[in-house]
Order: sequence, then C-alpha cells, then structure tokens
Amino acid sequence: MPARTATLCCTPLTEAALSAADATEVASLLGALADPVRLRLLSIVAAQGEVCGCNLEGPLGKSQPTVSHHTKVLAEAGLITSERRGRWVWWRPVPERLALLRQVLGGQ
Amino acid sequence: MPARTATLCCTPLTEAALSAADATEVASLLGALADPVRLRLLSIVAAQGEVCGCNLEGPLGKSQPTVSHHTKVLAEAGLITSERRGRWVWWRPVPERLALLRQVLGGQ
DNA sequence: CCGATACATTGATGAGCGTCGATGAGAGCA
DNA sequence: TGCTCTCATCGACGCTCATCAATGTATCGG
Repeated sequence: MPARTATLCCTPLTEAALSAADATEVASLLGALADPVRLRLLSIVAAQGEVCGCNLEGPLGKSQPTVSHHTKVLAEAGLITSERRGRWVWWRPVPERLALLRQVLGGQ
Repeated sequence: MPARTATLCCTPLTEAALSAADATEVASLLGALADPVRLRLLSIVAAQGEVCGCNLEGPLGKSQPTVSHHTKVLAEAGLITSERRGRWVWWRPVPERLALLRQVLGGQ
C-alpha cells in the first residue's frame, strides 16, 4: 500500500502537450482503471462507501486470488485504501484520486 | 472510423455499481487512453486543435506504422476524428468524448 | 505514366497482463 | 495447541498489445 507519492502532474491534456514522463504516470493510473473487473470493483466500493473484501468475490464473479490481485492494483494506483479489522479487510474509495484524473482529462 | 455507436452508459461509477456490460464499454474507452504514446498524441491534437498526421511522428518519436496504429485506436474510441486533405490526414479532438469519460469518473 | 510522399495494412516478435490452483501468512475461536 | 476463515503470494498458462520492417494504397507534381 505504498500510497504512490503521486503528486501527479497536471495541466489538463487539452491545454498543453504532455511530457513523456507525465504521460507515463497518467497512463499507469488510467491503466489501473482500464479493466472491467476493476471498474466494477471500484464502483461497488465507491457506491457503498466501505466494503468488506469478503463481499467482493460474489458480485465480481472472480476467484479470491483474482480479486486480491485487482484490489492490489487499485490500491497501488491510490484509488482505494485498505483497513484491516480482525480477519477482514475493508476497502474505501479515494475520491480525490478520481478527481485528479478528471482534471487531467480536461476538467475545469 | 466507425464512430462507435457509443451512447455509453452512464451513471457515475461513484453512485451505483456498474453492470458488467457498461464496465466493459468504459474499460475499452479507458484502455484507449491508458498508453503514454496515445496520451501524448491526444494532448498534442487537443492542444493544437488540428494536427496533420505528418507532424506526429517527430514529437512522438515513434515509427510511422506505430503512429498510424495509435491514431486508429483513438479514432475507434471516438476520441479523435480524421479528415483527409490531399495526401495528408488531419486529426481533430472530440471533446465531448472526454467529457463523457469525466462524467463516468464522477464528474458533476 | 513515373517517381515521390503520406498513410494504412500485414506479419512477426517480445513484453505485459488477467486468470486461477496451490500454498503461505495472520487472526480468531474452542 | 489445533482448526477455521480471510487474505496475500507464487507459479503457470493463455491471451492481448505495442512495436517495427516490409508491403500495399492513394495522391500529387512533372
């Protein structure tokens, strides 16, 4: 859960050409979202506000290792955060991270 | 240039869980952007407003077939449009497409 | 026509990724 | 201490994708 230092760049890509470095950083963030399973995972977590990992396998229809893999990718991208409670891991969204993406994509 | 029927879904993924079908559609759109070269390509086109294809190879530092490949991917995603003028192909951004993405990502 | 230029397509190659079974690491309970 | 449950990691498989050389297609100038 290395929170990804991630100041991210960012002038919107509609205003000026991205540098190669910025483009790589933004691309990796977008890549974390460019997967149907991870999009549904994030939407479930964001809609609920807080979700136990044990309640993800079912809705996603994926194996436990696969779900664990996707949560890891989203967490490393800074889009969700984890908190351990006993045997369970609870996941919460990081709205600022999505807002940052919208800004890069030309948000005002 | 099959303009991608693409009404796209879209309730923001922060409000309700995405369906599998919607997630796949959004993921493919995000996938078109989740590449450093395509991000820079789009940023160049968006910043200029209109760019000749012959002026892309240089700034991107990629071979002609590679650039052609990326423009095709972005065009099929509906993010840019092409117009032929003599021997040249001019590329223009499709801002509504980016706006749609921002909306799915939780834009107001 | 003929050569040159801009772009698209093809085919091949190498890297990366999604998936899952098997296994490991921790936490709780009896 | 054992057993169970949740989650993370590992290893392997199959598929997709980015890249480029070679080739094809279309346009313009002479």
